[in-house]
Amino acid sequence: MGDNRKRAGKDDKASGTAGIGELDTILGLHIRRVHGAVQRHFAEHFGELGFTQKQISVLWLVGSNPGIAQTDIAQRLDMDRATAMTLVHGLEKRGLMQRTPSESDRRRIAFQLTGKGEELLARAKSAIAEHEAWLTGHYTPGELKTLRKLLARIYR
Amino acid sequence: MGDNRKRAGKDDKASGTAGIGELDTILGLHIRRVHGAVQRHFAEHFGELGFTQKQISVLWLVGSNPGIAQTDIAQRLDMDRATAMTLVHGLEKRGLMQRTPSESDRRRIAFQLTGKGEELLARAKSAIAEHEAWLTGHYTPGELKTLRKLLARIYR
DNA sequence: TGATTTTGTAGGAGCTGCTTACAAAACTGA
DNA sequence: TCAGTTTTGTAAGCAGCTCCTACAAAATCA
Repeated sequence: MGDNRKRAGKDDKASGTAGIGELDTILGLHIRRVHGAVQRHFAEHFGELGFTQKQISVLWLVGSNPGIAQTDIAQRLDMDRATAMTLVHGLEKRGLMQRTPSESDRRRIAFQLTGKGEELLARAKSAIAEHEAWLTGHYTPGELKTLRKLLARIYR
Repeated sequence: MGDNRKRAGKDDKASGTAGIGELDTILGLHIRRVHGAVQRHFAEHFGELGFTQKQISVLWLVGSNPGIAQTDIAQRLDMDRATAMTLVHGLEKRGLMQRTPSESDRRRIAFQLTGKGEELLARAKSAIAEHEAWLTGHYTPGELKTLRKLLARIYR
């Protein structure tokens, strides 16, 4: 016993237990698989940029909101403060973000993009646009609207 | 300059640039946020189990497919071989999975759950069921069907 | 039989995320 | 005004997930 099953070969991938069986009903798993697929697509196609989607999100957010503080970054991207710090520090080291202490509230530090940061953000935005085109290309405009609406319901 | 913006306070969180501005149109970001929210919910509510959703997925898959090999696990859960190995090793160390070499193909190793593994899987399944109830509770049956269909389109 | 493929192993690396503890500045209210 | 609370940034550490590379053993194919 222990081997009374078919050997898993090429044929098993498509037939066999038909993928993952009952696990396939789990919505949480679907979400994780989609997340993984999107992540992978970005890494494969735009990995040479040297930035992750998360890093670009931070860059983008700071670019759109100069003077923003770390706490806000964390909040708006649904991250822990400490996690946001890690991202920000990395971007600072690479010379893409600057900091100037806030005058009105000396506890806060206001972040802006550097020239280099702006430049990179422009390139990153076009990469994201391509990536988004691939992603949204799976859907009609109506489906896209529905999908956005349904997804947002989880975390809003 | 650098401080000609409103100080980010309580009021900024709801108003200001209305969250994340243009970034909000990015579907990829929605997916990441949903993924994060789901992850967080599971960790907060079922963290005491001591297992991640991913680990449970592996356990579940092996429980439903005794004799499965590492390569198949990786394929069916959309992971790298090395990643699957890490998970499997962890579960073996905890005494939840066993291995017996396959007789028909001596390269392969057939995995099964141990008694302890079966027991834990049962508990894990009920945790997943609760978690799923929370997740799917955001939707009507019709929406759920739509959502599953739309999500699957990305990775199938 | 010899070359190729599949499978499992092992080490290393990076990103993300969390917790905890700490220090400095600001805010609150008596 | 001043003591207590809150907010903000910092730092260190730990864990999980993911991927890459290189290697050895066994099976398969030609």
